[in-house]
Amino acid sequence: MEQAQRRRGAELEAVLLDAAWDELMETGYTRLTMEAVAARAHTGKQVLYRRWRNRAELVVAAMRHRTGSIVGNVPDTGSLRADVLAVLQRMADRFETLGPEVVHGLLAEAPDLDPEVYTRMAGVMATIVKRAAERGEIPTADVPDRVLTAATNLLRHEMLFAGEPVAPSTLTSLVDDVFLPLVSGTRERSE
Amino acid sequence: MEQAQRRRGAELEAVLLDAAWDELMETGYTRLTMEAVAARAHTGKQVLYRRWRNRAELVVAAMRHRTGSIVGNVPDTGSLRADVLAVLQRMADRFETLGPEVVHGLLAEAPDLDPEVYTRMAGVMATIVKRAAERGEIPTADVPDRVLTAATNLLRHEMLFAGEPVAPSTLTSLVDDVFLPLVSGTRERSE
DNA sequence: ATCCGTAAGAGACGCATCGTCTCTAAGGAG
DNA sequence: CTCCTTAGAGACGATGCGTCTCTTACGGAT
Repeated sequence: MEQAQRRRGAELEAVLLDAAWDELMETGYTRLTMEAVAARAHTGKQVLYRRWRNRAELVVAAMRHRTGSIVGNVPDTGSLRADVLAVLQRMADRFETLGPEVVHGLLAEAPDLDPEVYTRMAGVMATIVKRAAERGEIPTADVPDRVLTAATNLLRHEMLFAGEPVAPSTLTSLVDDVFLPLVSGTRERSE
Repeated sequence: MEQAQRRRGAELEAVLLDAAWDELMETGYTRLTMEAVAARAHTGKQVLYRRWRNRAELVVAAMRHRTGSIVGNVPDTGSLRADVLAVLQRMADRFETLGPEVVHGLLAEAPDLDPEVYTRMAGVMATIVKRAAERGEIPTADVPDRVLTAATNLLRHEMLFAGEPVAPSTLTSLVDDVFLPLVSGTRERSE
């Protein structure tokens, strides 16, 4: 017998998500088709459509299944600079495995899904800055959101537009030329 | 007679690009089809494919035809803050007429076309900063590229990710919380 | 242990659109 | 006036979507 037995529940779901992920890595996002994923998982399209309404949802689910929550633990190295660099490095690594094509595709077809991550990133940065202020590294933790998210947003922008993988110097430049000056400068917030 | 005479050359091209633009405004990017554009221009698809290889090229051409060069004249109001705000405002306006769906779609299907604009923006900002330094508004015009492009890149990021039209307060926040502190802070560039 | 309902596995279906190909005839170049 | 390019129109095969249908495995309820 070819097919020993039918898969069900969580077991089946894992197979489907793995198939989607493999297909994503091999063919990219735009050329990923539901039929190819179904075929790779040795099942029918209906099994996919029963769980996810479209390609975008399936792919997002596959990404989550593969790499887990994106904003897991907040780095805490004891140095503000190192903490921020660690966050940026993590973003860059993640982007590296996906590639620009996948991100562009997802942004176009599932624009409502990414903002979530993008918002939560502010929380991570807030924690890092708060710790740095408590250590006395910077004058205050009272930093505008705009500044908190500046480095991560600029990195995201860079990854979306630059055709090439992110250079290590980009990360240090973001921290040293933009982020640190902004949070460490003695700034009175004008009312 | 329905069709008085055949269009040719530049005349025909203009009709095609106008049709593409109208279609873009009405149905958006992803739902824009070559057949619809051809039909609207009262011609066949081959006429389109003879000039542009695909949807992305056609749409980009239509945008250029409609709105001309993107980085035209550099604002020169006499105030650094007002100059930068003017640049950001112009970006926001342009984005407003297109809408996020079009930009996302283009980014996904024609990722090589936008970097051009994105690079030239640095030149505009460099000019503005240079003038401000000559007026004595800021200590030096020797500002890293990273800083020069920070405001425009952050705005672009915002437009891509925020689901909503850009609030006026976003522009002022970018200038007052990020850009001006970066260029006006007395910074020694550490070697 | 048996029954039954849910859902897996498989594929056909209609639809939309792509990009190519074909055909006729218009109209500018010579 | 003739010829050659190409506009205008539509047919075509291929692809993939999302839905529907059908059979049958399996696991929970009795």
